[in-house]
Amino acid sequence: MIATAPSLSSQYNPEVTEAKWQDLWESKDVFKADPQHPGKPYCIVIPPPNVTGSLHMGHAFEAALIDVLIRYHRMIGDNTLWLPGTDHASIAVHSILEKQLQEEGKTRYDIGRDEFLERAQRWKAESGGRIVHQQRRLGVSVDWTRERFTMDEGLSTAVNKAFVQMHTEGLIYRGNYMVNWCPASQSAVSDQEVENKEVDGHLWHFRYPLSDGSGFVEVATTRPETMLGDTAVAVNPKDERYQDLIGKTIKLPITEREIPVIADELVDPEFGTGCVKVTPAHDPNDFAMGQRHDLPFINILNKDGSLNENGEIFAGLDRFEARKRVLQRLEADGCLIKTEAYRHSVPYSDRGKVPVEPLISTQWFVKTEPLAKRTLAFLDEQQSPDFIPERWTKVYRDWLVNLRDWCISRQLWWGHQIPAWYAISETEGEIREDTPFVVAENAESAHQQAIERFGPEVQLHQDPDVLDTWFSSGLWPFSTLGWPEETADLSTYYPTATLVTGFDIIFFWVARMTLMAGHFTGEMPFKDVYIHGLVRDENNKKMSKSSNNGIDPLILIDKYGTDALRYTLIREVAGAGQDIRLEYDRKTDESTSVEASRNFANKLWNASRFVLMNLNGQTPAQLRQPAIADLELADRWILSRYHRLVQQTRSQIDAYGLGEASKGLYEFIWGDFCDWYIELVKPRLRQEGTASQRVAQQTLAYVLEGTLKLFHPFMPHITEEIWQTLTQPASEQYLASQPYPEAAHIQLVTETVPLSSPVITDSAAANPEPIAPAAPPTDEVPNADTHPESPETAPPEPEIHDFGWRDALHAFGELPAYIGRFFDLNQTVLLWVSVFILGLVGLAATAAVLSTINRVPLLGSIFELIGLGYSLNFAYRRLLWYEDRQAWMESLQKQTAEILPLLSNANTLDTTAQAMGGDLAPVLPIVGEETRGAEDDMADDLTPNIHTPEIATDIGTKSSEFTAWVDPGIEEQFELVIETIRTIRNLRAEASIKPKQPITIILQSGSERERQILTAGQTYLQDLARVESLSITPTVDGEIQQTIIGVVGTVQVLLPLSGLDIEVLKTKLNKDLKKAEAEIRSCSGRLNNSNFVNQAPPAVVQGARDTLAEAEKQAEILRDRLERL
RNA sequence: GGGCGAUUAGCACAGGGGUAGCGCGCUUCCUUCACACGGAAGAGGUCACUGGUUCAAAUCCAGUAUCGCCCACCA
Repeated sequence: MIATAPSLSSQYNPEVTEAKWQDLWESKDVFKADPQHPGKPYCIVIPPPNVTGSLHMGHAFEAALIDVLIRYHRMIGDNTLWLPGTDHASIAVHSILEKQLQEEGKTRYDIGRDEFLERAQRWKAESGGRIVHQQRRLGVSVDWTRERFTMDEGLSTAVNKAFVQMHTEGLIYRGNYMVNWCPASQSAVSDQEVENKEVDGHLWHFRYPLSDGSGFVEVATTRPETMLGDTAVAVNPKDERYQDLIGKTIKLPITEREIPVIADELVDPEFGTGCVKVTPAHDPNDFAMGQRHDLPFINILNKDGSLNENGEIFAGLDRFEARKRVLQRLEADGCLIKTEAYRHSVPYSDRGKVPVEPLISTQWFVKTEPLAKRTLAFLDEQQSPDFIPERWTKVYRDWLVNLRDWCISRQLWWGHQIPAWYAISETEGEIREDTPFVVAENAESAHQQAIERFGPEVQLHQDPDVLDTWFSSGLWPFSTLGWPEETADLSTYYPTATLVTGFDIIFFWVARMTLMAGHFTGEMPFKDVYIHGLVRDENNKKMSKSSNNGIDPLILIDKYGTDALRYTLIREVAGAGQDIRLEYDRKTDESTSVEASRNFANKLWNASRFVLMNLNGQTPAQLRQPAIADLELADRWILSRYHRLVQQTRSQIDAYGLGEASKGLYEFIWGDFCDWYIELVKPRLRQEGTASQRVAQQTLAYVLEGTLKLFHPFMPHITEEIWQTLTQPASEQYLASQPYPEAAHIQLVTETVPLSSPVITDSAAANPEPIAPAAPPTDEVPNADTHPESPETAPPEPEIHDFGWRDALHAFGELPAYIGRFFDLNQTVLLWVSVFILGLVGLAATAAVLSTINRVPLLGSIFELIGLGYSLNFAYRRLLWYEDRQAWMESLQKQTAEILPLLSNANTLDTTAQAMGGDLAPVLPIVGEETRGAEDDMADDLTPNIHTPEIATDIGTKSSEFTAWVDPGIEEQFELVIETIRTIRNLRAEASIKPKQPITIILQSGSERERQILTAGQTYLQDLARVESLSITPTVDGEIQQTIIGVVGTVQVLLPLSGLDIEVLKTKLNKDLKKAEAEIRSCSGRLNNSNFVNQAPPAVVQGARDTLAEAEKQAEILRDRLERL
């Protein structure tokens, strides 16, 4: 029954562990989606990486973010799919291949289209393989069986289908317009592929002579070579200076061509001379003017950027060489007036890295306006998609509003060849602008159409150009799920849940998808768009291929492990999607921040090792959950912290606060669990066979298992490894598919309560007065292991307990303590009971009054009216609206929370100690089944109702169930214990007492409550601060000369010592005093301000009063001590 | 030209009305039976600046400065 003692090695080895689970998860289809799977569909399609080489840190970052979301949603029971894949990246891969060819001294035309595409396929296979390998090493929980590539058969079908449909609908057209021409790749590129760069250039001023010889006009330009294509000079029609020029002609230098002076609004009279040269074929503005004024369009450029025959004597020269020569010539001709230094922006091709040329050519375009209109309607009317952070909505919207038609044809070979076939037999065997064409989903269908239109002899030639990569990417969210077929995947997982991507491709990709999806599927392709920042390098530069500062994630994975790298990236992304910086030493390939995460992983590993070593080989299921009644103060504290963490983690992930969630887990695991709870239970774990040991084991196991689940999405491999070892699942089970801890399920089972399960520790037993000695250990171990089923799925029935006379006596003796604990634990219930009882009393009294009143004529009716009015008003103000109800309940709960712990504490420790003759253990037993036998009618009525859903419903929110376990009172009490331990340790350090040396401590507090808390936590103080002799006392009698003191709350911590240096003591006291006095100044300053007292919320004012009182008390203690020295 | 973000400890960053935090680094102590990839105790900040709102501002508002990023057809 008890599993063999599992063990873990003393240092976590990520390499072996990660590979093991990656293989198992995949081979066991843990991440394989099934449309039939129950649960809400939750699908993320991967932003497909380009097959341009390998993944960089930005991809790792994005993958980590998505994987957290996906794993979380899988664990909360959603029907989850993460669909992987890659993008063919038409122009990027094309450029790479051309570069390779260039190195071989060839061009693509030398090898031909087929061989070029073969090379491309080889490249894709290689790069795609590398990427998939990297993704596997990252441990992404994708469904590999659904992997897609933008050029695979299904997606190509989708592309053709989309193209044909849009063409039929008039949303795709072919035409001769000005496009951005990239001379490097010799292709058109879209507006998005153009990057404007500020460059230091020149502004050259020329004079153009008027044809009639009556003078000159002065024009200025940054691109003199374009003057060869000038077909007009323009002025503003309202410009007084040039009215007489309009309509005249000019003799263009060099070409001697006669061109008109035209008037156009576009000209800014303020800029330069107010005269502009117009080159309609090489400037977007001039193009517009050319159309308006019906000017000739003279193209002076070849596709490679050299000048064509229209460049006259400069024909054949490169555009930049031509610029120099034109300038020389103009200067020689006396036309150059001046040269100014001028900073201006020049459009560069994103891929080609050379200035683009505005050029007129025949291309395919998507008419964006109707698409954008529809998409905008989704945004404005349905707030869809929902951007996180919200500020990106505006960026996205503005772009949609100012959208221009999208040029989708590229003069490249790698990509989806445009499904248009030209009837070249109609135009002498060549493709011309006027060649008729058919658009079809495949060659066969094209041929049929063509025969119908042009007869059986028609000769067809498919458009050699390919489509913009983003055309196919725009279909990605639905084409990958099977569109245009109506597949089960499509109907289940579409629209997808969340798109996770960087802000840099909102225009490129996000908007294209919403445009396409709106049109083809009638809905937005994702509900949320989670925009993350970019990964920057150690010099705060964006990591990119071109800057050559990318870091291969595998280097850091090899060094620190995937979990560490992922965790580093995630925890950096707190808040609103800022860029993240990754510390990295390029010389040593080390990263201090990833190292910190590695250390954290190791910490979790070792904490788990510790827990495993102390469970006597039992699994959490075998141990079962601890019974409430058996919990000690530390157990209740960690359980409260844990349940708080559950709630917090879930709500943070739900709100995309992944960084916050990861930090919260870090603090809990390292701080609460390792630094405190484990240290606190160590002594108990050594008490073989005791109830206290068992409860510690149960709590450790319960909290560790829950924490592993909570943490799994962030560090999947290490948590899976530990979880498997911890739970020893018999059948094939994976943490990756376990249910995520839930606030609603976190009730502990109320079971039989053995009436005494006190703890004894060596130090406690050895304690001198005035500490109450611990009771002898119980001879009974509770919760015998009789329920093998998982407590989470099947809460065990309460055990039948043999209720003997000894128990009865004992129970009677402890009754006051039980009542106290009862109050403490059942605040909510109690509150309602109180309200109810008060209500009854009130009713009875009211009834009496009313019956009296009713005897007086009329008075009864008036009071009835008043009462009705007040009730209605109350109901309206407090109960009608959810928010109000919530607020009212919260305030009630808060007040109760403030009052009840005080009540309960007054009833627990000291009182009980008196009642029992000082025989009190630091255990906090609470009411259980047996209490009924102890003549407690109230408990009889109420115990079965503890934390039942009815009560939760009454309160109106699930969290009431949850708040029953998250116990602010316990946490606050424990805080005092922790602070006292810190203070004692601090005193040790101040006095240079060796850590091993036991000491005597006197804790003095005038507050009974503080003394109670400290008494309850006395063993903790002794264990964790190495206190051999501890006294807790209301007053310090007599004079203790040689004492070093500290203050926490209003507790005076005294450490008697001999041979102390008075000066050292004084320094310390003065330091503490200064702090206290500063606090006093701050608080009293505020409290003396009547505005503060009157206007600040009562809680804040009270807080200030409390702080002031505490600080004054501290100062008093400190001054007193100083005086005595 | 328009817009967005940032400015907090030596470094890198959280926090967003109630008097400031994590990590790395630093100082001192500790190899105690989970972990030295560790433990304990510390030091260190006029929250860029100037005004305003408020009982109260690192936090909200306005402006300034510096840095960064988008968008835009001014030759």
